[in-house]
Amino acid sequence: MVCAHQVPPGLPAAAGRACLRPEPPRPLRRSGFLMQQDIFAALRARTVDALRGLLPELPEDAFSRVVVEPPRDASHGDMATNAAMVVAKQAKLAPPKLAADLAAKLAELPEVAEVAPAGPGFINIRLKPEYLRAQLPVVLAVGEAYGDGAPTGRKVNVEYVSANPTGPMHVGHCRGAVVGDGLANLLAKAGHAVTKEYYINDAGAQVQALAWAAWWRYVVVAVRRDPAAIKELASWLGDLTESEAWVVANSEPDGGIVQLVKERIEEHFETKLQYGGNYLVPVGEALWNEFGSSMLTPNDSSLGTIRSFTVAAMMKEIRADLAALGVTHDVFISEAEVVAAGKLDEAEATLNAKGLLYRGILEPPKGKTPDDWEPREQTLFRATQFGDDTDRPLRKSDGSGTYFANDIANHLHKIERGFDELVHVWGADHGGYVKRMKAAVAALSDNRVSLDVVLTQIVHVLKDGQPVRMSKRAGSYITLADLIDEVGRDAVRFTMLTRKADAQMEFDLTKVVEQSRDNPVFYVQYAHARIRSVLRAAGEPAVADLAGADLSALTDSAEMALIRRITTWPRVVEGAAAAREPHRIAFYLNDLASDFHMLWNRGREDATLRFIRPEEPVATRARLALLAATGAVLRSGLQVMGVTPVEELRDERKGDSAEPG
RNA sequence: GGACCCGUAGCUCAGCUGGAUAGAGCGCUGCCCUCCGAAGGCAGAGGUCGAAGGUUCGAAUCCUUUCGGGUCCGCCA
Repeated sequence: MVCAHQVPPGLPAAAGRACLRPEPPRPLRRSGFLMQQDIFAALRARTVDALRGLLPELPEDAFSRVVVEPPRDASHGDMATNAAMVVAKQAKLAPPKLAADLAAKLAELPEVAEVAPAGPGFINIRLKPEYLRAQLPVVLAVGEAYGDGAPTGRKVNVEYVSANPTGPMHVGHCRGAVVGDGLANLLAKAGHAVTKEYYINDAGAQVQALAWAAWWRYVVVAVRRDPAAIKELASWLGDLTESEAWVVANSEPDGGIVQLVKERIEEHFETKLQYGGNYLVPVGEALWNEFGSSMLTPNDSSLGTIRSFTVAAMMKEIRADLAALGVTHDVFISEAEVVAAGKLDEAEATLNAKGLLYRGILEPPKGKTPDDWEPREQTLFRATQFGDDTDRPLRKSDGSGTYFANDIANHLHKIERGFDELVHVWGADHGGYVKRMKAAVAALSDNRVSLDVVLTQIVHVLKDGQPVRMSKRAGSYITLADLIDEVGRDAVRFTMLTRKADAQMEFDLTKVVEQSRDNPVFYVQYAHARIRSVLRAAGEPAVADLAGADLSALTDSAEMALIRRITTWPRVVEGAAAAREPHRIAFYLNDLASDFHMLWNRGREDATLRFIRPEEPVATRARLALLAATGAVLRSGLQVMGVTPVEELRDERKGDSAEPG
């Protein structure tokens, strides 16, 4: 599931190993250094060890705030730590004094070249270049598995998309799909056992309305295919006015009776027939082919059949759309089945046993009172005990379950399946729903299971800087399939992850296919293509061979900068996963690509820095090792994002030169 | 009335859960192709981090207040 991309042809087969769930990173020794994936974590451990030696009387938790990170300003060195500052108070020492002592200790470490206390108690660390270079074989050894966290043993359920099965997916769903899939991949890479889940809302009134709409499409087909259908429909219509009777009596196929049926359905719902889109036309056909004229007089049972038939048809389309996006869920959960399995009753009994349910009347919402407000007694859940603003209804006044109640059932089901963490990706319009759901999960699991909700903001689709209207009524409705057709799957996925989820974003159909620096999709792909180009030109050296290369020729500042960037990948993964922010991966890849392009251009200015120099085989081999490692990290990140790394860029700008401007 | 999210360069956005002189792209100015992909790169200019208080060694980041923008607020999901 995390292996959405293919191993590019031409890469050694060994690179494909990343698609297996990697083994926990095992320290190995090479070049005299202990090899670990995250050198920042390694140095942090060293730092805390040193602190313990200096301050044996301090409790272990005194060190919890110690951070070893890349300094903002590269001139300060390779790493910086706040260690002296964060423990100084508890140690009753002045930070600069402690920093000086700690610095002396750190200077003895084999990895470290130079240590300098600075400012209010920072310690800047300069690593030995050979230690940094020694990370390249680590990367080459594990390939795209570089950055994988050690297995955490945590079972995490990520639920996303969950579009109502009432029509094809549109761009609004797309962001949630991409963010959810990227987040799930990210959490898996960080070491969690992830289940990707889709919750099918197939139990509500909207689905019922969908069934009626599908039935109407079926009627249209029936009248055309079977002359006797009109008579049977007339009996379903019941009491007819004189003019209606005339319409029925004189109805031709496609004639007025179809409209009469529509009006009657709309009366039934006191609204317009929903889901008027053409996508239900094939469903009407299929219903006719499947059931013939037997559905002409709908009742609860036959309508139930139509409903599940229609939902199945919609889900088939949705799954096809998701597949086109490269999104695959492990589990599809049906709301109706969860309820049918008794989870709603079970959840209610559980909450009741905890004394968290009562009969009561809610206050009307202030400021904006609905016209038809009346106080009504309902079954309420004490959400306020878990941080919500008000208690929440579980049952409607007619006794049936609210959506919230069904969702509680769904979450109980998840908890029973043994998940430790639940993660949802919702549209921001569901933001008001987060607190009550957290409250419910806390109540049902006695605070054992956490619920995190990532909200995604609206996407404004633009073309050439002009907004594209997405009104169903106007018919210019952009489906997900249209979007993928227009700009391609990789562009959709990457672009959707170049913004924090909870920030509105503009998606310009023109820009995301533009091949230039300001299109990060292209920029990162370009870096990968260039790397592959060099490796092809160098005759595809084996990764295992490069891993054994003498790297001492890598001395240029641009080469070292690229190595440093590579070494931060594990902590980027860890941080992004902890924050539930997959967009950080996109930004990291952009930075990594930038470091690479910079190095590339150094070779243009200074021929001695070119990657392939036949007269210097040792330096060439070292540089190819650096490139192979960079490529592996690029692929590692693209894999999380679900974007295919390309071998080469095709020139798709054909015709551009013919156009003026 | 209340809840949640967002205010950072002219524009679009990052800012690694409290660190040092706040960053990137676009746009603007000036440079770099005898070359493994110039579809790139370098340099310059551009900021009271919406505002005001507070917490502490230290705040764009945390707290309070306030001003703008968005989303939502009992029987829709």
